[in-house]
Amino acid sequence: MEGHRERKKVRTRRALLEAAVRLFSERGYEQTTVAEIAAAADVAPRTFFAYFASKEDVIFLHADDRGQTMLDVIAGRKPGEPLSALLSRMFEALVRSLAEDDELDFALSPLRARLMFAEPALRARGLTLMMEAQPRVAEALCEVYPELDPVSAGAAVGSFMGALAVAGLVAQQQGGSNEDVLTAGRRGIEIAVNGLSSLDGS
Amino acid sequence: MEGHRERKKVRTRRALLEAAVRLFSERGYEQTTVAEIAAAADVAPRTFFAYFASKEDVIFLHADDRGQTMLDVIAGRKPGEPLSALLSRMFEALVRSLAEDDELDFALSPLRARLMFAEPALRARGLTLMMEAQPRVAEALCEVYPELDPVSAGAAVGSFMGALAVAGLVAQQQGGSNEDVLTAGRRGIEIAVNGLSSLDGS
DNA sequence: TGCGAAATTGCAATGTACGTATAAACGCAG
DNA sequence: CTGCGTTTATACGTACATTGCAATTTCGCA
Repeated sequence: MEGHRERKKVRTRRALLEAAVRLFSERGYEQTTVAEIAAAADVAPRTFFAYFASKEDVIFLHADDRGQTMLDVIAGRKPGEPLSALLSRMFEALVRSLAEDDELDFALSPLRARLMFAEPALRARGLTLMMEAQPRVAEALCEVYPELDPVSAGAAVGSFMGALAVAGLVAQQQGGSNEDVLTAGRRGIEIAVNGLSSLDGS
Repeated sequence: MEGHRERKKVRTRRALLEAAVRLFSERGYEQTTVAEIAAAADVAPRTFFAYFASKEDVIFLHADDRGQTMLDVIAGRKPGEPLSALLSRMFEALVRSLAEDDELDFALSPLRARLMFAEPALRARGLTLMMEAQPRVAEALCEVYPELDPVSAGAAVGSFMGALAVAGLVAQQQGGSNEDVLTAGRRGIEIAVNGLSSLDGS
């Protein structure tokens, strides 16, 4: 990890990352071109693609990590731990991994999180990634809960993630802060765990 | 609605639609260019965008209808009908509306459905559209269930749709028939209604 | 210092999407 | 049936993301 070369690479990566998030926040995602990001980071436009596979990748670079976080929590099921408890633990682990996140970043994680919810193109990408991850998560669940059939596991994961996501989305669209979104996510999980019938006592 | 003009427009639209679905099926979505679709329909490339806002729109033209179906079911809440019952009714209405679908199309609905599942780009788009519709559905729920707060409504919709979608997706990925997918969807709803804690009794 | 590997860059090409202006087709009144 | 206004189709041009390829620069190290 030593060497001028490595340090320079890291610096360039950070410069691109910072420039991108700043520009996205200032003028919006669609209104920012890769050329502008490169210019702000003082590299050639072509170089951007040496660091990020696409414009979206600047934001979703760590998406895999969060999937891995979920798989890790599942693999670490405590003896006899019920499904609902495990999933709640999974949510907290996700929040924690989101809060840390930064390896290359610094104070721009909150900005990034806001962008993910606020920009339609990025939101779409995030939801898609989430969806694609769910069958894998369901499969992992099946392994630690042998009595669970695949379809039920999928339903459980989908119900959990869907409640979480849409509750958060609604909170965000109502102008809530990041904290509000988080609280909404917890509320969503609570409802998913207790079941929609728990809302019937209208 | 009479006139040479209108008929020609409809014919061109169908020609583009048919050409697009056929080419997508033959060579794949990404491997087909708008220029090729236009050529196959014997119009200028630019004309394609006079009929469809984007390449994806060829496939997702009726996406709005299904959202409307959901809103209609909600608006028609029977007196005192509990949330969980309404949502179950919504699912059946969705299945029905999916089976009908065609207005401008003809026998290409099955092809279109297959493409939506098979092509990653289109699958992503479909999931995204579903997600984007959910806040509106949640809002509609709030109107007929005044005691429901927006976040809880969002959680309910998300839990419902998520369970449905992922259960179906898992069934589909396991090579299930359309019938199997449908059954899985029903199972997903059941789990969402009863809550994830109902799976705890492992 | 100088060689080889790695990083950076420039250039061209492809493809989606959109704006604009021009030409063609149409419907209708006179 | 002829000319006019409207709608449609088309050609041309632009912006931008993305990729391949080749030239070039920079770096690490002998």
